[in-house]
Amino acid sequence: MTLAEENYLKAIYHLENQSSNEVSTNALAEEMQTKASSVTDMIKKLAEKNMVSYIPYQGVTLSKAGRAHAVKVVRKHRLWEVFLLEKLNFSWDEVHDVAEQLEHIKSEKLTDKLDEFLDFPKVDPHGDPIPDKHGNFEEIDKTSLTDAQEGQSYVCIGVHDSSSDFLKYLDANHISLGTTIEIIHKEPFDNSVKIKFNDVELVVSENVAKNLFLQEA
Amino acid sequence: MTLAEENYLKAIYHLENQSSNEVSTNALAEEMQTKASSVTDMIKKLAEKNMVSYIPYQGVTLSKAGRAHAVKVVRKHRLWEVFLLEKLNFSWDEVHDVAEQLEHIKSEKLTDKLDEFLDFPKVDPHGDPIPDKHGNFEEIDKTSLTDAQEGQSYVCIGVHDSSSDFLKYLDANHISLGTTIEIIHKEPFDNSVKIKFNDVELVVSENVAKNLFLQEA
DNA sequence: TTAAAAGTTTAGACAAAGCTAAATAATCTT
DNA sequence: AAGATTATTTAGCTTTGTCTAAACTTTTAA
Repeated sequence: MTLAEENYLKAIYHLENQSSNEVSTNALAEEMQTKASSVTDMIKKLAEKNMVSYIPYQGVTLSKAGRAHAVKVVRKHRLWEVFLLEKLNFSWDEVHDVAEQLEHIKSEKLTDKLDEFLDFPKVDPHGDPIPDKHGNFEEIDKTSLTDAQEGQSYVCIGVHDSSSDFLKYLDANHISLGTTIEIIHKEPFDNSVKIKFNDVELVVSENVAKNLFLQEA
Repeated sequence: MTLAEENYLKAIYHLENQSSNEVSTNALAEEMQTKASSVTDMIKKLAEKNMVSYIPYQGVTLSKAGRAHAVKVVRKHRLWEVFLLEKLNFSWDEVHDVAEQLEHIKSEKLTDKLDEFLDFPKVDPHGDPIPDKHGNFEEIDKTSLTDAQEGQSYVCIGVHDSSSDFLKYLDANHISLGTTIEIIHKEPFDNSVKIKFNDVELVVSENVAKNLFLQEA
């Protein structure tokens, strides 16, 4: 698997998890920041290698082998994120880009030793689960802040958008994973939400609310 | 700098350090395990980018910028080797191949944080010096075992050949960096050397002797 | 000091991964 | 159910890094 192939597998994997349908050429092109024609070419190559099954005009789905490979890349990505944050003191908005490079290092021994060195972490700095050596992981039960109930308390357990901008926004407002928040008011007009944590009240936009994952406290 | 370009710079750097002349196309091809014609093509590209100076038929030398870049790659390689050995418990014959991949990760922050995490090591697991953030390092004063004097004692401080086979040979014979050895006898017939360390005597071939670096004890 | 050998470069191809423009299929609209 | 729109694929080209075979320099040695 080349670097480009691995990135496609990862992108297909992410899109499959988001909508459970076949992944369309255009959706993949959007995700990969490339052109639909390039996607078609690559999909054909991946189909040749039995990493995806592909019917022209009908989209693409990962094969067993393709999904297994994608999960390995995801495992590496998330382990490196933990390493960067916990051992090298990167901030959580900085880890993603470097992990994008490190996830392609080929050495099963390295991955497993790193896992051990980090004490077998279960989630990465954005709250996403880390597959174990065999590709198994627990899907985390999460509610978006938009779906939270007024009056109820929750713990922040993850983010949907792990862009640097969003994470910096959370940092600036002192929200991190583990923070307990209470839903004070949901404003129907603009879907903003007033929350309270550490005795401070804060109104967050719908956009922020959509991207923050919670678990009932 | 692409991955291939970086590997060429590194190879030129190593060859320059070995013989101080211009690096010939064939020598580079040998080092890179490729064909002379491929080397010519790449050299031209590196010359375009002012990373090397190149006169056809006369070989190639690194420019300031080229050398600086090569040193950065070497720094990363050696830091990762220390990480793999000290933090992840790789053995010294396993670190090289993985470091070959890790040395191309682009993030100055990562490199410098890693350096700090490892407590600014001065040498890698094979005794080679690690350049600091600014590219500076001390050349280590080393004698090959072939040049050692009978009756004299030395400390092992490095290896020339860091192939897995050679390092496994040393491991099997309990020779590691820091081991103090005494030269018992140099055999002129085949240039083998009888050494003694930890109260054990051992005869090593010329090939081994050439690849073991010492410092007077 | 010239011919052979050795070393190097050029010319022309190829595979990977991308692009644009054109063609084709699927879907939506009325 | 046909035309329009949207989605997808194909065709042909580009760049990077490699290769083989042929041509050309440089060195060596008679």
